[in-house]
Amino acid sequence: MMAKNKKQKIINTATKLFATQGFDNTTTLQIAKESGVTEPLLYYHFHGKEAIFTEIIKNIFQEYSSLLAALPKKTDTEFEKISNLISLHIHIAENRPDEGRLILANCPSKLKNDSHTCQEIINRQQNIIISYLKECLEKGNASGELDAHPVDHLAIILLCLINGILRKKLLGRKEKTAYEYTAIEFCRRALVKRN
Amino acid sequence: MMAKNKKQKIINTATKLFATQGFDNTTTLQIAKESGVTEPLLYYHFHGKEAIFTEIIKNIFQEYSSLLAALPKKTDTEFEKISNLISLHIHIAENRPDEGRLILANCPSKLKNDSHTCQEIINRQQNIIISYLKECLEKGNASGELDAHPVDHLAIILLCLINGILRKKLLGRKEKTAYEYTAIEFCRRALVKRN
Amino acid sequence: MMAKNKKQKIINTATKLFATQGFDNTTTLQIAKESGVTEPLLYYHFHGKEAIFTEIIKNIFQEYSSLLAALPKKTDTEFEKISNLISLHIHIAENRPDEGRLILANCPSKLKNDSHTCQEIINRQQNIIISYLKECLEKGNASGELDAHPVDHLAIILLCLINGILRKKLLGRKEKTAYEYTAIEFCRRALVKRN
Amino acid sequence: MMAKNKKQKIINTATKLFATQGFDNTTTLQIAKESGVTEPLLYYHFHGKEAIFTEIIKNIFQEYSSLLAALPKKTDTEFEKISNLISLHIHIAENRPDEGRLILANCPSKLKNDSHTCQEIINRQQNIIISYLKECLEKGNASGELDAHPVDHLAIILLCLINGILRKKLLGRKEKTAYEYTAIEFCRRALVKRN
DNA sequence: TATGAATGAGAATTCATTCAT
DNA sequence: AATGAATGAATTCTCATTCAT
Repeated sequence: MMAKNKKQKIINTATKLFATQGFDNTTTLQIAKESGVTEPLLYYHFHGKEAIFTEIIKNIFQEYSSLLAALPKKTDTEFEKISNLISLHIHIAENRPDEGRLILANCPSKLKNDSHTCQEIINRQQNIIISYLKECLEKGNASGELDAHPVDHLAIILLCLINGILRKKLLGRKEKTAYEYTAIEFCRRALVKRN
Repeated sequence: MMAKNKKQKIINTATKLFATQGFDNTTTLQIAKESGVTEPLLYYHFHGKEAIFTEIIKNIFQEYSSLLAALPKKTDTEFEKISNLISLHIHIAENRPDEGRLILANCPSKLKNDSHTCQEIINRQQNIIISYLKECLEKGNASGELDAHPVDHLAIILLCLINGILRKKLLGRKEKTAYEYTAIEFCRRALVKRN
Repeated sequence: MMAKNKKQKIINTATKLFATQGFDNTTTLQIAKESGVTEPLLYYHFHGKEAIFTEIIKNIFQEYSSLLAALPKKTDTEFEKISNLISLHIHIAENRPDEGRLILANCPSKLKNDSHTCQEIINRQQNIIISYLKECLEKGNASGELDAHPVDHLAIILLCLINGILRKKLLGRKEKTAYEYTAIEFCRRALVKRN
Repeated sequence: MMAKNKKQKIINTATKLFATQGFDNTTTLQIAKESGVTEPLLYYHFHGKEAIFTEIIKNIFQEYSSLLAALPKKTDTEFEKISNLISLHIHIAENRPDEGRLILANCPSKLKNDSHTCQEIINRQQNIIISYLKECLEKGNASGELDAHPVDHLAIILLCLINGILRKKLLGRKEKTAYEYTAIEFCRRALVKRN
């Protein structure tokens, strides 16, 4: 039906606007107009402006979780898993820039409110990645593939690197250099055991 | 005099508020009240809310530039320079969190406007760091100390890592683990030539 | 049928809501939800929110008229008729509080509009009571039972007393004292001829 | 200054509008326009629409309290005090109709919220009158002037009568008959001891 | 009879900014 | 240098009502 259409249109429009202008700088009227609906319809489909934001965040992280879950469980080396994680994020930054920008642009200030869904979701997500990385590092260390110590520090550092690249790709203007390969080699040299 | 006092008070208050709540979420009334002055005085000292923001940004980068300029020009190794840069940023995150948060919280959305002072300043700054890093890497490569290729990609990657750490330290809740040393070692392993 | 059921449910719900929250403070959505129907059904059964209100008012006064008409025509004394009228109103206040409250809560402001049904109906009703009282007083005076002068003033005063008691019973919080008997004795002393 | 002027003008306008249309039916824009100011000024002087209402209620009851306090403490008879109370209320109804109507029109629905200032103030006031009346009746009974039993029931009944008259005078259309004298005589006959 | 979707009109409130002093 | 008073322009949100089915 039309209904589903319009609700989705609102979400898409709001995502783009929140991403480019920020939550506070985007008015409900603007969302409505650019969605081709009237303002009250926003309130028919959602509880309010905040609710639209929350719904978007939930969607983003649901999708993100699927992508994480779809990463290959079996790989020749543990480092390949790390490499896959980096590639995935670069892929996301390139293919779903709106979603990434939305998080970057809005979550800092939303985070001040501890109980905000945004906060909660982001924390959960970061923990998932940290766990993922720690497992790789530990297994790699155990098998003699890697020489990564201490594991928990390095997991954080890899997370920071990924986030930093994400941020640069998302906020930077028309990044032309493709440093993905270099980034992975950079990590490989730092982590893989020298013989 | 009182005047200087009050103007500075306004800037300090605004910095804290912009950092914690975001620019859009901070009202001129709030700035005035928490500064112990009235709103019209804001307009006596500054051209408007945006002008206060711009002034703060300028101050931040001026200070930041001084810190960069104060980094030792002569070091035993090139890697030491890189290590110094990382340390400096961690130091900034720990000692001037407000300023860092202000940038993180507001610049993404301010960046949509290309001509914004904020944008301009940030770009200039990032270029300075890129140059700094490239110079280190090139010299290190030339002297045989480092094995870093390609230089321009790696400069970006190091910048991303620094930014990622900064972001984590600024937005994370009471970070207890001190992974500074590990971060530097991580980079050293990745960059320094193996014999 | 279901239909009658639902229409009646709407009226009951609306009565309770208008009584407790006031007409303006009650939304059609609230009426619909608490009636277990959807808003458009309200518009199928009634012309609009005002029409629901008018219907309720009409019902209330129809019922009220029946009660008045059912008062005994033949009594030993004229004062007994007055006493019956007082008792009737106290009975109404105790047994049909919603209806009474609805009038008290909404009619004042509805009265600003002279042509409003509410106004019309209330006026008619008050005139009926005034007539009832005047007849009692006149007959009582004629027969020597009462000593009530001037009749038209006293009719108004008795009406005011009844209204006052009604209002107190309806708006007061859980009235415990039963002053009905005292109220009647009060009037008896004031009206019945002393021998 | 102008300031005091405008704030007072807002209160006066709001009083009239709340009295004639009810709180919910009066918009802030209407108050502003009829006060000759702009809407934001309402919010400069008051916390919001409710705050205007509360302020008005407070003023009304303060004034009302002064009038009550100004009633003669020394009178020839106790009944005279009761008579004075009735006269005072009729006087108020005739000279300050707006204030009275405001209470009648709005308090029923405001009363649903127990904690509302309105509720609190009205209760306090009714208690003052009840006490006043009980004291008169008790003293009169003791001195043999009155024959009023039971005192607490009669106090309530007198209060109801006063309220009923007030309501009639305030809501009725251009009451022409002056039944004040009859009302007092009515009470006198009911209360004063027959010899 | 019944409803999901949709809206025009307007409501309360906020805010950056200015004016008169 | 400083302020109390004031406002134009928005902003989020609500509500009675209607339409298509």
